[in-house]
Amino acid sequence: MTTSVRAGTARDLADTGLSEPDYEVLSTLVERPGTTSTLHEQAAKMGWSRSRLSRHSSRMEVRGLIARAPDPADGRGCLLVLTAAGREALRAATPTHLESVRRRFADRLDADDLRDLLRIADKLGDRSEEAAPLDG
Amino acid sequence: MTTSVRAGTARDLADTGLSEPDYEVLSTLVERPGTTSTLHEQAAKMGWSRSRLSRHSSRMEVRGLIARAPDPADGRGCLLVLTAAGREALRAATPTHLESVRRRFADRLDADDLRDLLRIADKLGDRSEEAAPLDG
DNA sequence: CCTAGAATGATGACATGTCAACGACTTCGC
DNA sequence: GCGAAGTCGTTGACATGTCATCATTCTAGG
Repeated sequence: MTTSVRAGTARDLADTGLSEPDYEVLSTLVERPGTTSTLHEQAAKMGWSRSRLSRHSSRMEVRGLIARAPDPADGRGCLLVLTAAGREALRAATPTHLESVRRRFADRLDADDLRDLLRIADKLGDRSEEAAPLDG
Repeated sequence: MTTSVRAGTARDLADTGLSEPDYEVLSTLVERPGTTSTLHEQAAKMGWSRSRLSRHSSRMEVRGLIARAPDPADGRGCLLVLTAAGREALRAATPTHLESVRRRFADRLDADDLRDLLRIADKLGDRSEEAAPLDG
């Protein structure tokens, strides 16, 4: 079930030239001051391992979506910086992606469905926030 | 949510020496007459691509869990055969795995939860059968 | 100041999966 | 029969992710 929805949104995203991991990185990074973050902070924010983000950053760096810079505050660290190309790619992909998620997920479920889904996810020990605006 | 449950069952399975793909292959193959199947039939039965099954079969063959044999009925094809080691690995892993799935999934949900989950999965366009004995 | 220990990011070795070829073989229509 | 077309399993080239390990660098305690 997850798989079916994810496959669709991933396909839609791919049409804009980004993978889901790409989108996650870009959309998280763009919210940072200076669209910049140390790798470990970014990883923590995303719930990724440093290793995973390091590897994915390398792939995105090759494609020019982000850049690495030495961290002036910590000689061990590095800063991930959103490039103009990365910002542009995100700008181009965002509406498409939101629309894709809406069409493939949100529009298919009513309030009861969402409530049930959150309840079940909770029972299964899910720890993701899922931005649930229903509690309010 | 899927992720959280899967990670747990995968970890439990790993303790028995099998990955989830391993288990899928073995448990499907053991149900075949002669615990044998052509690769493409097995792939179709599992909903995998031939490429994926071919690759995973190679990994499992190295570990002695299955073997390949030429298909006497089709010179292009090959037969996947469960080995004694594969059968033994499956035998050892099965109770653990069923218990793991029960503990991490089935036991946490009541009949209403399952009904809701199936309803939602259906709305999201899920095509998996999920062996739903609730309709009966 | 100086060292022991912790943290950072990179990387080797793998596991898993996709996609687009490809060679080998079968089958279908004639 | 025979050639075109399809199918079978494999594979190269990648993308993604894990885990353990490593060289650097930082930091805390003496």
